[in-house]
Amino acid sequence: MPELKTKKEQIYEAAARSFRDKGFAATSMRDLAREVGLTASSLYNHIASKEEILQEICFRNARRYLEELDAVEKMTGNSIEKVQALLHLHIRLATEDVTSITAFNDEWRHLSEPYLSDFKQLRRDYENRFKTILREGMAAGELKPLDESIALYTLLSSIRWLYDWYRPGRSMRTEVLERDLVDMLMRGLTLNPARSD
Amino acid sequence: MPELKTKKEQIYEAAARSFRDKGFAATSMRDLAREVGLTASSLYNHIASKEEILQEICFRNARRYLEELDAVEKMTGNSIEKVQALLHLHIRLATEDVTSITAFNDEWRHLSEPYLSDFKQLRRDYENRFKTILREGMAAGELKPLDESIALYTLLSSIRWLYDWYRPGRSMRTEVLERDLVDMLMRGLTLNPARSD
DNA sequence: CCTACCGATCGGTAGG
DNA sequence: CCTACCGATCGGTAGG
Repeated sequence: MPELKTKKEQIYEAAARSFRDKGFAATSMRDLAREVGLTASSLYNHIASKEEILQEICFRNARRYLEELDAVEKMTGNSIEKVQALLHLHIRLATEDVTSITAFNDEWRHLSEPYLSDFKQLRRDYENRFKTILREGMAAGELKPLDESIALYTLLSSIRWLYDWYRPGRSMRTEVLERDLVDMLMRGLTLNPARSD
Repeated sequence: MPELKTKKEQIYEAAARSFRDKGFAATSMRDLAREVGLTASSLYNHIASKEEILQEICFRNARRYLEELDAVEKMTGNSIEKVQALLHLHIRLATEDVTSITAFNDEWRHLSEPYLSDFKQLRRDYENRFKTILREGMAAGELKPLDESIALYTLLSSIRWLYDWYRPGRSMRTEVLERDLVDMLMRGLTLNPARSD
């Protein structure tokens, strides 16, 4: 008799929303319990601690981003197409899944050791592999020769406004958003103006 | 017998650093007191409450950004030059002053009413006036016709990585950083590739 | 500027 | 899954 969403999943989702809206530290277990229809103490039949929720959200998403990066690395195509694919990935995850944002943005800071160091390592791996794609593109003359770090962090953070601005069903269509945003970023990166379609 | 920095200023600066590093909610008055060499209760001889510190930081910086925007609006020059000037302003404030970041990014969320609404109104004013500059540039054929909101938020958030990455005196020179970053962003925005120098 | 202390709330547990 | 409760810590105050 499986339910569509387990209570555990409901707790993770409510937590992710609250972490995004108020931050990890300002989210109390009592508020969280109320949102899923339990008392605070009953939460602990589903999860071990407040931080375990954060750990699960952070590492689940880290794995997800790394898997998608695997796929992009194996893609046939030049660096421009690979960078474009990664931008689409980030935009899609940011608009579709609140948990990804919590992991990628600020809340991972509240992990305790050794999880904090582990997460930072995964993040560094991701960044280095993304930078490699940028570097190869610059070497091949496909991308403008910029400082790799500046280019990478600017791309990644330029998408961050989506998480507190974009809400599904609002005025803007996701396809328009994705096209304009990727187009704008790719133009800043490529040697000659290139449309993304 | 005036000191170089009043205790009040020292408290604001330590608080801004802690708000940036750990967030408003995870910053305790006892930690903050230790950093400025006082007991927690002695802080209250200088400030009225924890939130008053946040209010002061947020509104001081809102005023500052709005004043600089005034100056840019009065500038002679086309829209491209005005947008460039605003990007330089944001980069400079992000790299020079930690308090500006706290205000502009997430921590203003922790303001209580009516301060929260007041702050959001100032922010909305700033964004609308920035959008007007973008709109005029697009109408004049100087900027690529994009959705104004996408363009604005992408520009503003693309700079956000500076606050947890950039530290003065690190490998990269501020001038190189500023040149590459503004160049990359302006290329994404202008009809024809334009160098910023 | 400090000591002593407040009520409230926190994450989490015992026991059923 | 709940009631009852814990020790710790929170922002802040009284009084000197």
